[in-house]
Amino acid sequence: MALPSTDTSRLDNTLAVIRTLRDQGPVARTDLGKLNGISSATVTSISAELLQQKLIRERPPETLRANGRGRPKTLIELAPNAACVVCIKLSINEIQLVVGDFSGQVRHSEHHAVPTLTLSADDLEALLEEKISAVCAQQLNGFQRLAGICLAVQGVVSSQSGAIIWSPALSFRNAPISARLAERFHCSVLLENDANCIARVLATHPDYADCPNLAVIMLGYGIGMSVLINGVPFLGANGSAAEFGHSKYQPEGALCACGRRGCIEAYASDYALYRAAVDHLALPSGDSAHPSEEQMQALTQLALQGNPIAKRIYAEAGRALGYGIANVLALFNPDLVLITGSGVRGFDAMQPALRSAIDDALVAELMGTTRIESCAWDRDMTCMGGIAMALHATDAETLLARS
Amino acid sequence: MALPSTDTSRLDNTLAVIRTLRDQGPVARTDLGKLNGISSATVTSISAELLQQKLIRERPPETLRANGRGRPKTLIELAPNAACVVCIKLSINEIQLVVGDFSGQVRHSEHHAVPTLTLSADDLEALLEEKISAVCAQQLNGFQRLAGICLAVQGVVSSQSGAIIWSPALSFRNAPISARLAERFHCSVLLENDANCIARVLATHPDYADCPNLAVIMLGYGIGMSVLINGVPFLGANGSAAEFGHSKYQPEGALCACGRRGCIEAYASDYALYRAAVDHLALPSGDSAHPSEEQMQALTQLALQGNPIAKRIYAEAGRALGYGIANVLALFNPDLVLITGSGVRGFDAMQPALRSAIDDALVAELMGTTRIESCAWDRDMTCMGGIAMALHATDAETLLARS
DNA sequence: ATATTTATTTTAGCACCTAAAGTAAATCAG
DNA sequence: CTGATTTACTTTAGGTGCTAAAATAAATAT
Repeated sequence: MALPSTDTSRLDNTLAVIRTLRDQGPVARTDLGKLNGISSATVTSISAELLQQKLIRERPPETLRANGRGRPKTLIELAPNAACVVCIKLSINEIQLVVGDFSGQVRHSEHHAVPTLTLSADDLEALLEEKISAVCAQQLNGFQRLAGICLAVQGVVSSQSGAIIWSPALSFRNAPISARLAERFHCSVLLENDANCIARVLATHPDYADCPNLAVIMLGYGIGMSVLINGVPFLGANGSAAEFGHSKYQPEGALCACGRRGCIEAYASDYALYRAAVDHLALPSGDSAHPSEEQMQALTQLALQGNPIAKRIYAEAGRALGYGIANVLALFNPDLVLITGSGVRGFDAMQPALRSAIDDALVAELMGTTRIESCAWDRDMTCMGGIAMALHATDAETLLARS
Repeated sequence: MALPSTDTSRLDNTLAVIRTLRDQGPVARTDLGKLNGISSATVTSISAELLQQKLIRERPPETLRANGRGRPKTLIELAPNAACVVCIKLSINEIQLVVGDFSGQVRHSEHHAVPTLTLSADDLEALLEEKISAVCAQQLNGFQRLAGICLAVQGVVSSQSGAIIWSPALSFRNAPISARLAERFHCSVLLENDANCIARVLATHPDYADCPNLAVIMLGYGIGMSVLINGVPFLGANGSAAEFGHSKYQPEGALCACGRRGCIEAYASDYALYRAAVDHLALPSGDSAHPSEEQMQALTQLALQGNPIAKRIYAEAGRALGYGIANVLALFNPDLVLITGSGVRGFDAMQPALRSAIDDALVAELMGTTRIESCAWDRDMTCMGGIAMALHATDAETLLARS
């Protein structure tokens, strides 16, 4: 007689079980209960349903045992092939495709050089369709369903509307890409800022587990940021929150790629560092608008070896970054600011000026207990985060699809 | 046999009913159901409980009716005397005490001149105890219980730990005031930043109802801000988030009251405006460290009448404010930035420079659809917000106390 | 072989909620 | 004035979902 659609506790508990299994690997029913604050009777009931839906499976009992007395635990794990997701990272002149399974493991990864800046919105859509189709045809045998796609894009995106508002990798704007891919592949499509994907990965790292309020700054060709508030990415009203790279260091200051002056990015990004150095220092040759990793490493080396011009450039970048971070501390008061991205290669050269700029800018009360650290850069992190986010976003759907 | 403390739906629904009644005044049971997405059967059950606990009462049926056919609605309303809360606003050299009833109405308000900067932490506590006791003795007859106290303080406070970290009104720091008052008055004590109280009031105003992401900037002797994210104040890790006044306009810039240089407050606060003017313009005499309302109005008048020196001072303040707001837009991307506080008196004089500074600082994509508006200042708003927040925080307790 | 220990399942029962049926209290229509 | 209609509220019946406790399962320890 009653269909109380208001009570979401069963769904919540089921999702909690799935996510615990994804984060922790195989876990016994009693432990699932303890970890999620539910009774083992409920876990039995939930796992019976999931087993029947073939979303989980029981581990065969371990032959060699060393667990003391009592009935041994029966470990439960996610069925990896129950579903899969694809993450596409869209960067300047390159796209990366990664396939992840239901348990969160990466099953395939590929890179393609693509002249992204010359593409129209239709070109991009056609390209993505082609690449996703190809990867599906090759990789999806055995998988029961493509649950979702995550597009990780540098720049301003609207997750809500599924449109790329503005990206340095693209010459067009306001492209509603999600809906069209969703229609083509009959699955949900998540559009995410690349920094949010990386923050997601870092936030689950044990070193940073005690930092629910985390700001991750990505240094590279441009400068991006993701702010996690209680562990979830802060998006703002239109998805353009946390645009640290275009917050201000100096009114009327250096020219930024965005067209305005004085942005942090105009001092501390790769193109800004290279621009300040190119006329004064001997660096490997290449496209001066998009400095290569080799050129940037050479510049960093000069600074670390004591070249006064290079040192001055990195000190100014560190100072700009420091003042920018001071604003982040005053406005967001996070537990931790993590600096990463390919540009961390120059972090040591910037650090002294960065720290003294923060001290100049803020009184101790506003610094609070916030730590400021750097963290090694791994170019695969973006897609790992995208896979995790796509799975998280589609778990409820996957559950429904099997019921 | 079972005591499932996990299911909070009854409590949630009961609180939703109480809050709807507080926000909307008398409402009928059917409408409570529709407004909160629950069935009228559930509302009947909840209201029967609340009636028995004497937290609500039925309105006597209206004699003159004009509602068309059908059984007339029986309106339910909160019992105003079921509980009361006290809000104390602590500003420089003044405290205000306000008593609010369970329905959210203000029942009493008083101001006291107090040399706050000369007080020790113990003095402050003794003073608050005395004033609250006095107001309780006078005003609390008829009320069934003092449900809570809200302390609205300018500066950095930690709601979590109940300590005033740092306030321009006080000369001491890190004072754990909440716990001691809670013990003395046997009720919960909420410590809030004054800007958060004001933002709470503005957010419920119908003009701003469609702005779940709202930044409220308070101009006055100092400069504060509150950022609401999905309607709730953003506090950060230690409660020192949204310190807009000490975000940076210009490295090595003007000296701020905090001791550092280049803060927005050092350009656009009352003391900064007065400081820039005092040697060049004839203004009413008074304490130059704490300019009076009269002095500030005279200065604003000069700027609006076209005095070139005053105009230049307000233009520079507007420019600093504009660059600061540009950072707020880039980092928070709110739906609306509202500028208020006693300092809005000078908003018209600052506005042209403010708007052109924002245009200089940000590309259109980052401005997004954010509106920037000012809003009239009412010195009683802080305590209205404090009353609302204290009631909200104590509803669950009040419910328990009567069960 | 039996006791003990721990894991999982089954059972019994409670606290919710909702839809539908029942009751109450008006207005409208002749 | 009386019955039909309309709307508000209450009661009833039944379902979901959880938990504690009891029962069962499967080991180790003695």
